[in-house]
Amino acid sequence: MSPMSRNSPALSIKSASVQDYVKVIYTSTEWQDQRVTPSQLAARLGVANSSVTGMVRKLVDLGLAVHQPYQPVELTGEGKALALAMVRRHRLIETFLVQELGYAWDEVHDEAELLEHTVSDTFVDRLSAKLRHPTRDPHGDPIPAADGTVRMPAAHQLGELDPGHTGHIIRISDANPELLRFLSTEEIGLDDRVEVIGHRPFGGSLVVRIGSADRPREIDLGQEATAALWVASDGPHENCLLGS
Amino acid sequence: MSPMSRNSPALSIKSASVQDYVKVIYTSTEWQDQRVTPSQLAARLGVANSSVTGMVRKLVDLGLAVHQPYQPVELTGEGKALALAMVRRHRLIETFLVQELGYAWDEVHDEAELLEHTVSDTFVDRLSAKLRHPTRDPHGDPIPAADGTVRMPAAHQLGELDPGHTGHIIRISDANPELLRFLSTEEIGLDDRVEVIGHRPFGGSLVVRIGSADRPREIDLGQEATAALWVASDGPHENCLLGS
DNA sequence: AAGTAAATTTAGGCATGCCGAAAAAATGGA
DNA sequence: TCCATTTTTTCGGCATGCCTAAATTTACTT
Ligand SMILES: [Mn+2]
Ligand SMILES: [Mn+2]
Ligand SMILES: [Mn+2]
Ligand SMILES: [Mn+2]
Repeated sequence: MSPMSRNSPALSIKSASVQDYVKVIYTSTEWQDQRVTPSQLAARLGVANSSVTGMVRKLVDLGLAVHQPYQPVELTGEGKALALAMVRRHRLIETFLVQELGYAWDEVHDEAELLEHTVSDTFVDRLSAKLRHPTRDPHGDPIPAADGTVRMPAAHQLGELDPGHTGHIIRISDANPELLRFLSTEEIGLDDRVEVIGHRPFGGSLVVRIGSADRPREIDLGQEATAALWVASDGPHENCLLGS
Repeated sequence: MSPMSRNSPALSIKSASVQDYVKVIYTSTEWQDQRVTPSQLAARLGVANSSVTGMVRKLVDLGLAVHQPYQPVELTGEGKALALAMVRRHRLIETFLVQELGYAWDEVHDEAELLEHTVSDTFVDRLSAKLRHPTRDPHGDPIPAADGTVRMPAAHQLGELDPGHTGHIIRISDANPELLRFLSTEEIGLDDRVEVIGHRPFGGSLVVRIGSADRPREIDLGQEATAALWVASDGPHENCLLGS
């Protein structure tokens, strides 16, 4: 009912669709630096390829993305700033849902996916303060600060590690809620200690030892699980990427 | 991204616009039983009259409203149920913003106006529980229960009362944020005791005594203020309306 | 009863964002 | 190099919900 701008100029004009596209472009290259193609965008957004073509043109017109025909899509500085603002909203809301409203970690994504477009900058600021300015969400994804600063922990997918490797789970992809529920029932969670034991033969599942020293368990994990679990290695600290 | 129904059938299909129209039709007759006309709807929704014509046809097609050409609009049972669900959402969210995020009572309306369409039934349920199932919002408007039950307090506009009348302010219309800010600076709030002293001559402002016995103040209030303040009379309890 | 003003509806149009089908371009293997 | 497959784009169309301008109906005055 009120036509006034509830949000910063960078956010206020953009539609929810624009916000989602930009956010997905950003998150697609957050943990691995493969540029994202239109068909990947279409898959992640649940729209047809032709819809992506049209919206990418719009993003370019808005100065949020750069794109050459038949090439991957990239964000401009402005686009990245918008993406970071959206990611911040999404992850703060997920954190709120878990910490304040008792949601399970597999229930928060869909709710946040809608709320992120609706809350005001004021809401986000006050929510962040109430939650004591958390720096990662329930799945271990980093929450950008209000000024767009992000600290990306150095981490590798569990499936990429060699036998003998030890570390801690510092991120679990929230792309698949079913996987999150599976991990819950297996009592696998953020910050758990993990050691790679070895592979079952012929490309089979990965055997890992999980849990603290007093109650370690050996568990077989399939390809999808080991790709979703990101591990920070023990030992000397690797350097961290500081995003703008 | 998820196409599943996050909400009850009564809510899930309806667009945010449909939800707003139905809610405004309901709230227009909440404190006074004048049926609402299309032009009143247009004014409250901030759209053109012709837009109302089109949407009212849609509401009728959806079975949410009944309407004869050139007549006021009324809700069906189904429409009222949807309206009550939306009013519940709106007022629970307003209460949350004030109690949990430290919003002032003049800041909550616009935020709630958008969030009400975005939160899930689950969110509403858990929010209500966290807030200890409040029965009225920061402005004194009743919050319908999850089953659609509402308890409307018996009250009259302050401007309608005769000199000598005493009571308590049990509702302050949140239609005008500026008025809410004015009342804040005058330290007039919900549940304040009030006594009508008299009218200034020639249709002037109303003189009232406001506040607790230890610190009563006499204040002049204009027409707009006295129309926004709803007073429950002292003395024998009047009967309350129980809505479905 | 007629005329005027207000409210309401109709008609035509626009913006957004989606779709499927078809065309065009890129890719990779033989 | 050429062909087949995949990816991307183009094209036409649809649904929603809004607008303005014009026509219609109603309400009010005289
Ligand atoms: Mn989203
Ligand atoms: Mn997450
Ligand atoms: Mn609304
Ligand atoms: Mn209110």
